[in-house]
Amino acid sequence: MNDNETVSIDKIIENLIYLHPLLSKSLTRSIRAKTNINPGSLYILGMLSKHEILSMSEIGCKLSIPKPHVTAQVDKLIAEEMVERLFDPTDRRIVNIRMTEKGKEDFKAIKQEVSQDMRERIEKLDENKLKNLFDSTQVVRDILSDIMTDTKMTSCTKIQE
Amino acid sequence: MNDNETVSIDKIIENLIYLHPLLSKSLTRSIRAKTNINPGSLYILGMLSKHEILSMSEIGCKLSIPKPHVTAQVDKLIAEEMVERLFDPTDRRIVNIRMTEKGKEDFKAIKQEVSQDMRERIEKLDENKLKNLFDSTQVVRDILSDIMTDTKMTSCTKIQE
DNA sequence: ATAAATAGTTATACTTTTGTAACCAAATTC
DNA sequence: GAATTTGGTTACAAAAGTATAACTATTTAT
Repeated sequence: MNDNETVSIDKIIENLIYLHPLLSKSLTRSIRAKTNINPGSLYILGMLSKHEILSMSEIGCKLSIPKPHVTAQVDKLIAEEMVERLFDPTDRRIVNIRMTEKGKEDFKAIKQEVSQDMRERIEKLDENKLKNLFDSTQVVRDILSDIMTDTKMTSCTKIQE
Repeated sequence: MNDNETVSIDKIIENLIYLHPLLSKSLTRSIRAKTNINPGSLYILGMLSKHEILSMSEIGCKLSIPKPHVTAQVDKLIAEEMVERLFDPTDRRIVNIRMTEKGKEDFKAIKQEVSQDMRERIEKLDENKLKNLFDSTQVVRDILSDIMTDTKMTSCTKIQE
């Protein structure tokens, strides 16, 4: 690792630390204001919309949510009929979670609601910046998603320990 | 606004919603584990390291933190001697906040600590991805930072209302 | 000069999130 | 088949963040 790389990584970290509250506030704020589900539940839905089916542990791992909290969050989502439990026939301890059709619809509507303010701001960007932002969020998302989960190694148990 | 744009914006929003918990967890988790300051305070430091001097209101606006919470957070940072109050001679109601030298040093060390895990993961990326991630975080950061603050319009008061 | 607006603080109640320990049921290991 | 591990739940305590109202001090508007 040479100096050049070190500097880059530092800058990346700095960007991410700076970026986080920008997202955090604009998203969680309107989630609270406009929906009856809490931010944590929405993030679980986000994960499920990308991965289809996840076990309780996997959810906790991917989002680094403590296990008891996963149970609580998922219970709420089940109460809203947005997700459902699927018992795994090969291992009856495992509880798999999947979005229901209602969940998918609701999630779509919630995303729309929650992002209204941000959407209006993004809409004002010129085509160039828009394209740029799209590509960049894609890259950040994919790379971070890739490196921040441990599914390959110890199937997430390391994070939970 | 044509369909093409709409789709892009939707995708951008989706990426950001997906991205947020990834950052959130990996950052706030180690903040809690490794430092004695809370995440909110760290984000204030992040803002101050970029903008040098901010009034209480500006901090609240840029991070969408309710005013009373800004007071509380800044109080903690002052107790740690990481920031200082500067009274504005032109308007004695305004309290400007600036990082102290100690604050800058501490912040640097904290960033290092907090990002240790993420840093290790990022280091494993090949040069191409690293460059890509760097550029992309820069773009997302700049564009979002630009559109998510209202400094130009109503000097932030709109968000606070 | 008085009234209204603004910047910030104090107090308080509440929600969300985190952390820990104890526990059950099922699977695995020996 | 007894002991251990694993996936998940329950219960509880504590930290962090949010929301609101009431208040002081200062500035601006009329």
